[in-house]
Amino acid sequence: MIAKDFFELVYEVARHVPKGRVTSYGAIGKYLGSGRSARMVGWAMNAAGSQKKYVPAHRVVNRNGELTGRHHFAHPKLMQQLLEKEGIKVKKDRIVNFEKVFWDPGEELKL
DNA sequence: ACTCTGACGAACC
DNA sequence: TGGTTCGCCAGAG
Repeated sequence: MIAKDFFELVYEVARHVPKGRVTSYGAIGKYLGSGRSARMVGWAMNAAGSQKKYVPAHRVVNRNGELTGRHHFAHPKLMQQLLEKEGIKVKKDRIVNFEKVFWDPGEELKL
């Protein structure tokens, strides 16, 4: 994993989330080794738009599978639309079958 | 240099 | 059961 800043590290993980899958801020934070630094992950996502490369922030939700950060997208509905477009069903700002579409960075990237 | 604030999460009360 | 507090730590004012 090549990363200079904590933010890049977060973006890197976010980009590795497979299509049709999602992960949580906490999972990423844990993967990064901080464990409880989920807030930093969310904070990093806030700056995701400033990145050169596109960051699928819509694939990152909180541990309840709720689209808490949708308000930070260009349009609040965008996040849900992108997820549904990938085959993820969203109901009331929450991901359906969250446990099944959940993607743990530690499992795929082999911590 | 200090304080406040988070797209979170878990512990507490 | 649900609201509040604390921990995490970096960025902005």
